[in-house]
Amino acid sequence: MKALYPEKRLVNASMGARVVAELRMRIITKAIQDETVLTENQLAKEFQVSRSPIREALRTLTSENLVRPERMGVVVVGISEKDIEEIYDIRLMVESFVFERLLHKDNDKLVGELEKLIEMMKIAVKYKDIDEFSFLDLEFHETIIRSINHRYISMLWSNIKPVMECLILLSMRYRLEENDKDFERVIANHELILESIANKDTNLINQAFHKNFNDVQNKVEQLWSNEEMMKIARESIESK
Amino acid sequence: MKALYPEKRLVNASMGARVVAELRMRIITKAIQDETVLTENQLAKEFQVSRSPIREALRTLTSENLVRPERMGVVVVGISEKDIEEIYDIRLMVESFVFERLLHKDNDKLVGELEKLIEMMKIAVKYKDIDEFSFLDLEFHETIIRSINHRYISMLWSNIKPVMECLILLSMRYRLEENDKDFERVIANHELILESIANKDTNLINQAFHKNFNDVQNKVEQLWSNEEMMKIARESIESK
DNA sequence: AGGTGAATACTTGTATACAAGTATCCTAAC
DNA sequence: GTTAGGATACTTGTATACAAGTATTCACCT
Repeated sequence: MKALYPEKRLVNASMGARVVAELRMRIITKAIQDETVLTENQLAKEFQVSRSPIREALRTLTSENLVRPERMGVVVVGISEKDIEEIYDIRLMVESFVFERLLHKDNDKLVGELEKLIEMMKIAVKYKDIDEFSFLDLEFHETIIRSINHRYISMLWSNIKPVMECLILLSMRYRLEENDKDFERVIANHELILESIANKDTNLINQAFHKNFNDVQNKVEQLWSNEEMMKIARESIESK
Repeated sequence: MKALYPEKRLVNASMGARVVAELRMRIITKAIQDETVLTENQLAKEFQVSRSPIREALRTLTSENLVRPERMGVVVVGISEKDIEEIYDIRLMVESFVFERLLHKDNDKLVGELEKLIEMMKIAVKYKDIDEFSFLDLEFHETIIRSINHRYISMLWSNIKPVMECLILLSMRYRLEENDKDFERVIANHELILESIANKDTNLINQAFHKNFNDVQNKVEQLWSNEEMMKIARESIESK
C-alpha cells in the first residue's frame, strides 16, 4: 500500500513517528476498518520494524482516541460524522476563547505573521501543492492559538491537531479532484479571520468562524458520508 | 524518598504507570526542581527499572506538558501559579460547555450517581480518608463530563485530569493539616452543583462553578505561593 | 453430545544489547 | 593563555530476548 501521509513531513522523523502518521491516516480514511484488532507483533511485521516503535505508535493513537486498548491488542475506533462535529465543537470553543483574549492584546506581530501565511497559501494554490496548502491552513490557526501564550490552550490544541491535520489534508485533496475553486473561498475565509483580529471586530469573527467551520466541516462530512468519495481521497494520493 | 502518590491507586499498575504517577507528583510538588534535566538512564537507575517503562513515563509527562524534550533528555517544566490559573480556565470552559448540553437532556440517572458520590464524600471525610475524598471529588466532575457522551470533551478532560488529580490531592492534604472545616464547604459546593443540574438552573450553576473554582484555585495557589506550605503538603504523606 | 482440562500459541510488559549521534573533556600545538 | 581536534562517555532510537499471563484448541472423559 502506498503511503497516505506526505513523506515530505517525515524527514528526520523516527520510525515511531512514521508509523503513527501512517496508521492515523489509514484509520481515519477507513483503510483500516473500525473494530479491527491490532497487535504489536502483527504491526511490527507489517511495517518491518521492531515492537518498540510500534508500541510508541499505539500509545499515541490511544491518547488520540483513534484506538482503544483492550485486554490483548488495541481495537480501532476510527471517527464518525458525529466525531467530526465534536472535533469542531472543540475548535470553536478553543478558538473563541483565544479570540476573547486577543481583544485585550496588541496583535500587530500576529497580524503580520498571518498575512505572510495567507500569501504562502496563495502560492501553494497557484502551484497546486495541496498538502502544503493544508499545512499552511493548520499553521494559520495554530499561530493564532499560540499567540496568546496560554500553555493549556496550546496543549488542548496539540491534542486534537493530528486528527485535524488528517481531516484537512483529506478534504483538501478531495476538493482538488472535485472543484478547485474552493481554495479561493478557503483563502477568503482566512482573510476574514485576519481582518477580524486586526480590527478586533467581535461580530466579524463570529461570522468568520462559522463560515470557516461550516465550510470545512461540511466538506469533511460530505467526504465521510460517501464511501466512494473516501476512496477517491485515498487514491488521490496513492496514484501519485 | 517516600512515595508521594497513593499506592492504593497503583495496584495492578505497570511499572511505567507507577513511574509516571510518582514523577508527576514530584514535579508538581517541586520535589524535582524546574529546569532539572532528566535522562532515561539516570531515572532507570533511580527507580530500579529498565529504560522501557521510563521511556513510556517520559512520553506521558511530555504530553502533559510537565517536561519538555530537548536534544538530550527532557527538562522539567513544572507548573506555576499562572499555569494553575490556566488549568482552571480550561476547566471552566469545559464544564460550562458540558452544562450547556445538560440543559437539553434528561439527567435523572446522572443526578442519582452524583448523589451517591456526595454521600461517599461525606463518609470519606468522616473517616478522614483524604486521598479517597480527593478522588471522589474528581470523579464527581468526571461523571458529569462523561454524561454528555462527547468523545472529544472527554478526551480534553482526560488530558488535564492527571495534573488536576495531583493538585486536588495536594490541596486536600494541606487542608487537613490546616483547617478541616474546609471539607464541609467543598461538599456544600458539590451539592450546589448537583442542585443546579437537577433543576437546570443556569444562574445557580454559574454561582456554583465560580464558588467551587475560586475555592479550590485559591487553596491551590495559596499552597504554591508558599514554599513552606508546599513542604508541609509533601511531608504530610511522607510521614505516614 | 457436551463439558472439562491440559497443551499450545498467542499476547503484553520489561530487560538488555547495539548502533548512531552528540556533548564534554583533555591533550597538544601555537 | 587560548584554541583545535580527537578520544571518551554520555545520549536516544531500535532490535531482540525473556517472563508472565491469557485465549484457543483439541483431545478426552462423562
